[in-house]
Amino acid sequence: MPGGGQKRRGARRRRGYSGRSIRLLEPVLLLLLHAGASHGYALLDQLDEFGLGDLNPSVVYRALREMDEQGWVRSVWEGEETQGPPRRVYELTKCGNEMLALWVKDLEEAKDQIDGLIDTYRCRPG
Amino acid sequence: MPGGGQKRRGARRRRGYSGRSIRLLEPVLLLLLHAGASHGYALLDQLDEFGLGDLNPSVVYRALREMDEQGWVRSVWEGEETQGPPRRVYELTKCGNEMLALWVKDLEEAKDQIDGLIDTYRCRPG
DNA sequence: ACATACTATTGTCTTGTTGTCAATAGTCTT
DNA sequence: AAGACTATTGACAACAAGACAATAGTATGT
Repeated sequence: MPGGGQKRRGARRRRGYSGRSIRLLEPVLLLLLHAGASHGYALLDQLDEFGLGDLNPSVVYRALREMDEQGWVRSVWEGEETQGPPRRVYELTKCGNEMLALWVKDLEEAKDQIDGLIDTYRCRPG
Repeated sequence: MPGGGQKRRGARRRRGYSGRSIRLLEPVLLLLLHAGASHGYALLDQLDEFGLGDLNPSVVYRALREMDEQGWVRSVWEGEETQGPPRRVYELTKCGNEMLALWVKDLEEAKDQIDGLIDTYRCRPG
């Protein structure tokens, strides 16, 4: 083997998930809330604009609750003016805002990664 | 709710995984093999160039075996000239080539999606 | 007033992907 | 012959994601 020895031993990644995959749901939710507080059912519809249409509601609600637990968003039960059951309104926190910035940075890296791959492919396709 | 009614009912996605996440391992492996036949251990090192360094070997080997089962690659045991145990050499199939093309198309869409997100963010950051 | 439809959220179960770790095994160096 | 490096495979556990059902409030039509 030409140059560069192996050292892979002991890389130590976070458990369970995601060696290199790019989730979009969370950043998109943060982004939508970045534009103003909103509730799950409305967000559900807006996801469509970012190519995240037909996503199961429970997935979105769960993500919101988890983001709440993480402290990226804060939620309050909306008062009266609803036609239907009470809604939980989410609002971005300072921490969530910082998280969004980090995520955008991460997505830019991911984009570069994808670009690299595509470029390499374009050199000798088919 | 202004415009657009709900119709989410009955979207029917593939089971188990990945509503919208972007895996890079498989396309990168296909791309590397697209440049010429190779074996797992060598590919493992080349992954680094695409930002997929420190990935557990078994993950890569498993991906290769699965791609073999899918028919995207074909493998043969390499003859003599190895310093170490015999190596399984993978080669891209026609089907794998088509798969790669599809994947590149998919990645381009994903890139656009990311671009959209980043653009929206850039309009009103911080 | 009651049934139905729509709005809205939560909980649970199953499945499959992913990472870790251990086992196997061949060759080269000392 | 021991140890280091090359190379691949197998089994297991954790966990995340999707499907689906349950709950529940309001509005509308009859």
